[in-house]
Amino acid sequence: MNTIDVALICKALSDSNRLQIVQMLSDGEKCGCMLLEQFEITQPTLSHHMKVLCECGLVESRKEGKWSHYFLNCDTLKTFKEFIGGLSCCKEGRCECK
Amino acid sequence: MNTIDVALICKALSDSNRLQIVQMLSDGEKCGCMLLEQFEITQPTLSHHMKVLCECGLVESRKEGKWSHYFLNCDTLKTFKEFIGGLSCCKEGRCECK
DNA sequence: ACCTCACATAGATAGTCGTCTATATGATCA
DNA sequence: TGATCATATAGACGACTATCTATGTGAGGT
Repeated sequence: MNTIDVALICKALSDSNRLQIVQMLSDGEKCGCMLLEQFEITQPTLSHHMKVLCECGLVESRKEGKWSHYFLNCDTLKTFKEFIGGLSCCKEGRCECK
Repeated sequence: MNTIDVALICKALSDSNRLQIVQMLSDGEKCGCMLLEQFEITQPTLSHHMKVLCECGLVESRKEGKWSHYFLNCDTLKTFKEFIGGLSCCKEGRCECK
């Protein structure tokens, strides 16, 4: 995963609605209509947000009858977490943040 | 740190130039003129990016004569890393990504 | 005093983003 | 078949963003 991919994920998470969606998916798979209930946005707006989250690779969807179920992509999340986790605030070891 | 603060940091990292700057600062404090050399952008554009990074709390600056030195804020970085690290792709334990 | 260097600010511009309304698609059910 | 529900797509609009050129500021050096 290069810098551009990570920046794309960060852009997807830069909207607080989308960040909350990811937090909810972190608790387990959710269907679109359930997500919609939690936010004061219209259905097309949610659909747009889910598209952005899917396009950066962080979220995947699964169709089941009328419903779309969304869940986090393990591989992408893992790589992203490793990238962010690899940042440190000081060059040497002995750093609280690492 | 609430969702809005995290989203603000993600927005700051959503530009690949800024993400690369943070990566460079992860290797240690840098002055503005040294950062500028690494990118094909003008000085005012770099100044704008540094302002965005400082305003979200991820970067701090220190004046020394003519130079501005930039470095990562340990507390903010630590909290941000904890937030991202706390995301998981499946509800139960036994998850490779956690 | 003057010039130079590092950086910040102002203002402009083209492009992107989040949101909406309106409408289409596609599955389920009576 | 026709109605309903979940979701996607199209198009519009106001707000914001990344970038630039031009200019201001303030510290050092000659």
